[in-house]
Amino acid sequence: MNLKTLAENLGLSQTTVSRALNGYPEVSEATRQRVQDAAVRFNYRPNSRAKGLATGRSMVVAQIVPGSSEHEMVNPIFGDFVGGATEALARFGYDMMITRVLEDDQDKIYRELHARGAVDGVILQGPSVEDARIPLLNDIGMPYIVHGRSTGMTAPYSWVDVNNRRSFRRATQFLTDLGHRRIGLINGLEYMDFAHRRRQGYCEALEAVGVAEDPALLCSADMTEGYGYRETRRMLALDNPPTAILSASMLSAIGIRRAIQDCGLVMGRDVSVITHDDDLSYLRNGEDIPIFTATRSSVRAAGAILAEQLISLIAEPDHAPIQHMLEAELVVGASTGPAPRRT
Amino acid sequence: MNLKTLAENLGLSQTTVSRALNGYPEVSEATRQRVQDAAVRFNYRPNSRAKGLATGRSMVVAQIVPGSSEHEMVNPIFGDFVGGATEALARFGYDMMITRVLEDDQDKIYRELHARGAVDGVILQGPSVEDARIPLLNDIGMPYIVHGRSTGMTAPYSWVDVNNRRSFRRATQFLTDLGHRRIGLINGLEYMDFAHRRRQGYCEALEAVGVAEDPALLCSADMTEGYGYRETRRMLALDNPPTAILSASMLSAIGIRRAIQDCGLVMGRDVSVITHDDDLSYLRNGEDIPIFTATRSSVRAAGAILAEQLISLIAEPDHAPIQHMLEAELVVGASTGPAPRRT
DNA sequence: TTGAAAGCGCTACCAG
DNA sequence: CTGGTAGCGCTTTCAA
Repeated sequence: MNLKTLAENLGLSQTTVSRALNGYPEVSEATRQRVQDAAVRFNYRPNSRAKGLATGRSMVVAQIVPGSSEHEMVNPIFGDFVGGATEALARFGYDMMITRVLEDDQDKIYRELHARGAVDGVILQGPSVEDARIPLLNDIGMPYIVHGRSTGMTAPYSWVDVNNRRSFRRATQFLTDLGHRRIGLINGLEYMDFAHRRRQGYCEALEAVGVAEDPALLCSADMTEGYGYRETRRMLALDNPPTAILSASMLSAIGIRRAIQDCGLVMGRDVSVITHDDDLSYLRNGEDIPIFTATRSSVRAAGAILAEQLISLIAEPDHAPIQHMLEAELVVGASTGPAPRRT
Repeated sequence: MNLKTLAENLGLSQTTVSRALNGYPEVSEATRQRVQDAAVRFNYRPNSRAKGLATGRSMVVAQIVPGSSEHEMVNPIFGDFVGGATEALARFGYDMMITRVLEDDQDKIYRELHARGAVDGVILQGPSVEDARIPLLNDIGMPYIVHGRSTGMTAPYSWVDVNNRRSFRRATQFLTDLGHRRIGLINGLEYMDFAHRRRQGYCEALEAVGVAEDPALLCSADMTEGYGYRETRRMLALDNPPTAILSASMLSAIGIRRAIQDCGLVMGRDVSVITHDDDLSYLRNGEDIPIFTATRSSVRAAGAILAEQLISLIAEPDHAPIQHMLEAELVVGASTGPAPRRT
């Protein structure tokens, strides 16, 4: 069923039917009612492509996920983010498209996406420090919003980010307040902006108590379970091992927990661990480990916020750049946490 | 830059330019070369919507993710699956769209997706036992492929699935061979087909050694970390606790590990655990816990397989239903595993 | 308040 | 081998 046959069935012109369906005011209420009823009855849906061709808009937003041959990893919270964004977009009539772009042909793909008119705007994931995609998108002139920021970027750009630096400063400070001085940081890849900022926050907090950073307590890589495991074992085998560990992800935290256990130590007694975590409910009672809440629901919410901001950028082409900071929650268990066992 | 202006620039008709670009044989090589060069020079890309309108195909495949208000969870491997599918689709010129559909308005959304002509086919995620979406899609007549199967479905349908029943039968048998008789199953929601099949496999293996299933050792829910934790603690507090636990997910496995630790027990000595897991590299040496490999790379591969199968269904409308079974690997650590401590 | 008609950018049929 | 032209299904002037 298309507009034409619907109009014929109603004995009206395509114009009138189109207007009635799209809420134009110059249609009589009686006609509109009649048209809407018929549309429902015939299960009519306007063809997206035809509509897009006529209006010049695709009503599609792409989510661009960087990928390289070395770092195939997809963040496990990706699904939650997409879920939140998809729902928000759907409320405004937008569809969501996923594009995975390999590092080498970024330029090509972005320009193509725009030239093809396939999307009205994009969400940029996983920005690196001085991310080249930002000036590229500015150049192309396609609406976009960055999930995260890009240190060193001079050009203005729109972003929504979690305050990673502050989060890690607070988490580290939480540990130094308890007396910890040997604190390990199992960080993500530090060319990624979020990891870069986390490290900054960590270093600031150490500096505040006059502790110099120790390279042996720092590491940076793809945040896998095995990575968390290996680095934790390595650190715990040091002559002067850490009394606390800061983990950058849920996944590496699994490895950290196993490593601690395999060393015959008890987490929360021998080694404090602060990590991003999800389901807090079972940790609230008598648990002495503070956790960052990068919960599924907060990630979903972030997805929705980005989607909404992007839509406003699409609607108003010369909207001022959006800068939206989200604060992560630091949840601390009931007990105060352990004193460091070794100093 | 559109076809018209490109053609004008070349002093050719749109027809010829279109043919040259789309590889039609009736164009002279010289012309084709000239056209292709110009296309590159002007950075010309055909408009997706116009092309779609003209050809009647959208070159878009949707991935439909079920969601309900109760079960907001998105599987953490979702991102990997999407990554694999997206790349495979891109090789064939398809884009990937994500649609999250809430339970109540499934019918509406699927019909709309089809009527709008927004997509050429869909990938169905998370089928339940007797999933109503399958007959619906058959009825609508849209090409689709199910990731998983649907027990009780009489109508023929295309699917790609992991052999969950066999995997869990083998895993359980692995434990019974070691002498375990009290084996807990921390399962996903059993209206989901994969969880249903896993339970079947588990029960079959128990039956083979004459053990009746004990409701106290079975549970079924959304596979969160907290769920794994709570159920493990509950089971370990039984008068006759399990000596081994089978976990259905990476996430719940985290909770299981913590619970075992919190009970003052050692995993792999006091309690054996078999779980789906990701990064095996650090578990291979001296590890006494067998694991299923639902690795990131195998999930990516599955995504690619589904995408390719769907494309062949789209290309050949009356292709026979596809039935493609994937076997999960069972990796066993170097040591043979513990004997049960309590029987 | 309604309708006719001209596109949107492309493909594909039919002539030449 | 090349070109004219009629759509694909919709929106959007411009007239009535």
